[in-house]
Amino acid sequence: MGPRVRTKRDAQDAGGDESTRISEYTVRRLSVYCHNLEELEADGVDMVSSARLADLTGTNPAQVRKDLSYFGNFGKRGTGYRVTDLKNRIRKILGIDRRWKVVLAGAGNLGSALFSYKEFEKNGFQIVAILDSDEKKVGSRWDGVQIHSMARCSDIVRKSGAEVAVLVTPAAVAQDVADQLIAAGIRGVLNFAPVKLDAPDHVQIRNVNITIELEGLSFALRGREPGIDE
Amino acid sequence: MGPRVRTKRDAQDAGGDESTRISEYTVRRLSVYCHNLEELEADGVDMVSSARLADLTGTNPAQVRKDLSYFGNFGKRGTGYRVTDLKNRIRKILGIDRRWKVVLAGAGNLGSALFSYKEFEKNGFQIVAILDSDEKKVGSRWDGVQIHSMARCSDIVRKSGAEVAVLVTPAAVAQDVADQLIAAGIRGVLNFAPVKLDAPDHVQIRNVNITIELEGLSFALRGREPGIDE
DNA sequence: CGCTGTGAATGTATTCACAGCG
DNA sequence: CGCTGTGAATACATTCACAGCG
Repeated sequence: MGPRVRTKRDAQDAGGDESTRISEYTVRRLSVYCHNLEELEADGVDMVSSARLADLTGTNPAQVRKDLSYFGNFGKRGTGYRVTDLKNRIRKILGIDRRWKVVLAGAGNLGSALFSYKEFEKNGFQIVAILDSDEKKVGSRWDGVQIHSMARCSDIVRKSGAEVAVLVTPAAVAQDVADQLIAAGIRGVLNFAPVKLDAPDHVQIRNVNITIELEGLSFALRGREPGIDE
Repeated sequence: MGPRVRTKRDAQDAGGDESTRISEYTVRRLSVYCHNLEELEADGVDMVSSARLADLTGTNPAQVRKDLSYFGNFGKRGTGYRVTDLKNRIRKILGIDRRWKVVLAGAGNLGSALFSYKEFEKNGFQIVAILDSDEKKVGSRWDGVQIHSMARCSDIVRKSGAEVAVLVTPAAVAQDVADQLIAAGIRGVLNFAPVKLDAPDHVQIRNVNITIELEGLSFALRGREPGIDE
């Protein structure tokens, strides 16, 4: 029903099924607009122009207007956008006007940190189950949420009703775990393991690769001398 | 000396100073090629074609060749690329043929998880100091690395020789901490706080925003019904 | 031959610039 | 007037297609 994300893969797809395809860049920016609108709302601001929003989010006014125009005419000419209204509309567009149940696959350091990361809960992503293949961890609870054996993956995913997984296993087992999650009905995976996951078309994969980001910094910095202000 | 990353901001810059500008997309892919070359090397493979590398990394052969061609002619026609040689050249291009010293700003859950994240060390990014403004944490050590007061930021950064910071503070203080790090001479920041950081042009900022990634999944999934295989 | 390296062609994202409404 | 919404123009990234070397 809603528009689909356009990915590289879509270009090769045979059947176009949805109306307008929305680029991943637009979707990312919508998240950013939304976050800033929440801040404006908290500050009691009730109207905002594309210029102001662009300024806050680090883009330009035409970009803001174009991004929004894919989904409807939300603004008033001469005045701008109503903050609360726009925020709510974007939340609906992004599908975050409801709660998402999330299963955390991997109860290591990073898993633990993400479990207690407040932003998840705050944005409606609720971790309802934890999986780990280390039997020594199985049975303990984090803040009331039990750690289950990876062997029970299918069971746990179905019973919990989770549709999204956060994958924080070692790289070596990431594909295997992803396969199990997908077989259990998971439709979206946020992957922190530094490997490319293969998945069927109906499953969405997002990667967060910290090493790649650091190497990007390294590239940008390399060859430049450290500051001369010493 | 090395090529620079092209960013949106560069488009507005007055002075073009470097030869060819390399897109951020290319740099990201170089990281991925490099990682896969390391695996091929470990498997004892010594030649690889652009087609094979494309297949492994999820891109296409022309893209691989074009990415590499920005930096020189590394391949042999009719044969492909020598794995070890290409890996070393990419490492040099990315500036990861040496160690980078990193300061970790923020000793909370996420900071702790990143501190013990093996991939950092494995890729030559060494955390040499930890900063936190919570005086209760100051003085303790993680695996031999001491946690210092944020108040001593400038001192610690200079003495440690770190050029890169990983910022994992609460959003509310992120800009303030970034300003201090930059004033202390940090030239690259990997920012995990969900705020847009303002920084001078000579400082590189990379953002990792977990919420944005989850919202991207939400958007892609929203409106589709859960699998009909129940 | 087989594969690289690369201009030219295509596809996509961003920005411009202005008509049109409140 | 001021600002939105948007077609047209531009900038950029990817892919094609082939000349040319080992």
